[in-house]
Amino acid sequence: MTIEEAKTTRDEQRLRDPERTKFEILAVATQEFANRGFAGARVDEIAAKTRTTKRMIYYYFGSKERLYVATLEKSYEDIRVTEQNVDVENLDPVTAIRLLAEFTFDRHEANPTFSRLVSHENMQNAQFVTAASGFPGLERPIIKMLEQVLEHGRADGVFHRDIDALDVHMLISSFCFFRINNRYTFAANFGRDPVEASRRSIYRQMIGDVVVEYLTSSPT
Amino acid sequence: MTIEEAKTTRDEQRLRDPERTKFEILAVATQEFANRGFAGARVDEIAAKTRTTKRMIYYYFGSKERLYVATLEKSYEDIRVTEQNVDVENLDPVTAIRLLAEFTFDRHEANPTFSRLVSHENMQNAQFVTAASGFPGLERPIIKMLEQVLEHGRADGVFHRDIDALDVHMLISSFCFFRINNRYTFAANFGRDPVEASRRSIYRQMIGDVVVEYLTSSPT
DNA sequence: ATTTTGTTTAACTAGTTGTTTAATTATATT
DNA sequence: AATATAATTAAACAACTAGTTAAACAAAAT
Repeated sequence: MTIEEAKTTRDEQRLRDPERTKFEILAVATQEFANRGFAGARVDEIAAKTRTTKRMIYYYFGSKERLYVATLEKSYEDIRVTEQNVDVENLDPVTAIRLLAEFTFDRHEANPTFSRLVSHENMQNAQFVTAASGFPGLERPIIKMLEQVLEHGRADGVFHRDIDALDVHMLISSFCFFRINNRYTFAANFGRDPVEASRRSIYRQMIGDVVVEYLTSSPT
Repeated sequence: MTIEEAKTTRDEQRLRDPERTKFEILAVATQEFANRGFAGARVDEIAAKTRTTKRMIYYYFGSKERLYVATLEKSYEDIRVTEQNVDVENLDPVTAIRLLAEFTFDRHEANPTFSRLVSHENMQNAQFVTAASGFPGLERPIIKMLEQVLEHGRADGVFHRDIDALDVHMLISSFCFFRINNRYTFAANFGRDPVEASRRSIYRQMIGDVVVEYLTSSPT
């Protein structure tokens, strides 16, 4: 169910639809929190952008803070599910690591909202991500897959760097994240929008090349 | 003059010191805007953390917005000045590019405040960086130096990638920026704080290796 | 028919917050 | 020393905010 579906299906069959109501609140809240942060978002504004009322937010989520945590948890869960659909089992390590880099690249481009939520969390020292549970971390499929590919590549003698999955993930994510999240200042400062469609394939290949060359080269 | 100096020198010699007052307001405002963003920062709070009063902010800066733009301009100017002290003129390209990567790495670690300001600007679509002038972009020394080193490296036949200074800068900055700015969620998610002192040299060398291996390798 | 669950309307209440008015005092100028 | 200018302080304003809840009502479920 998308937000649009949720909005249009209203009133056609059921006057009441708690699942739909909850879903729409969560979807709108995610956008608002991603754009303005926890403190900057307004419960009034979130309610106004749904087909329900402010009272419903409190009926289902209890408080602004609990709504915020719910959007974080939902967003993390969505990422986890997306990652679960990737399969690099039967690929050679070099092809596999490039595919994982490109997957992360695409994921960032397809879901800037998540990156914005994460960015806001960091601006407030990740106080809610740290406090609440329910965030997949080390259990994330991407980490597991990176671990397997790295092990495979080292066993095959094609990867020579002493680096683990978390640091490879940081290398890949940092590039993808920066391109999306810092596009505005980068464009303002340097006159080049890194998210411009015509440059997309350049950067997609670039992060793949960067990771492959780094892992396959030898430490001096 | 540091903030501490500005605070302690008060009242010892001069009861009035417009330069000191302006400086302290700007320094405190930079911290507040970096931590809370333009909308999140409070003029009251900024004033409370200085030795002056709220009225002085309006006396010298006119409005919250003009104060914010002043902090942005000052921060960008500080970066420019820092970059001016780097010299890679007489180094071979590989050594030079590694040194530039490490310089950027160190700069991010030494000045997290600037990265936070930039991050907040991006969360609001860089509306103030875009609107105001006075931000060095393409004129930044780091870009000029990268251009020279890349040209030199290609002339020498050691760099084989078709990539310009802006994209190399993005590759380097993204890693350094992410490590600092996303440390909180990264630590919360994966149990590893990338800014932990003991790992510093690993990452510092890593970004150098990444850039060198990428530039010196050949496109397939 | 009755209970439970979902929804709407509206109010509250305590506080916020950028900005300005006006008075005061230190320093510079003549 | 007298005057003018620049720096500083204290206090108020005024419109608005914003998360939360009370109370009543209506649709589904039992």
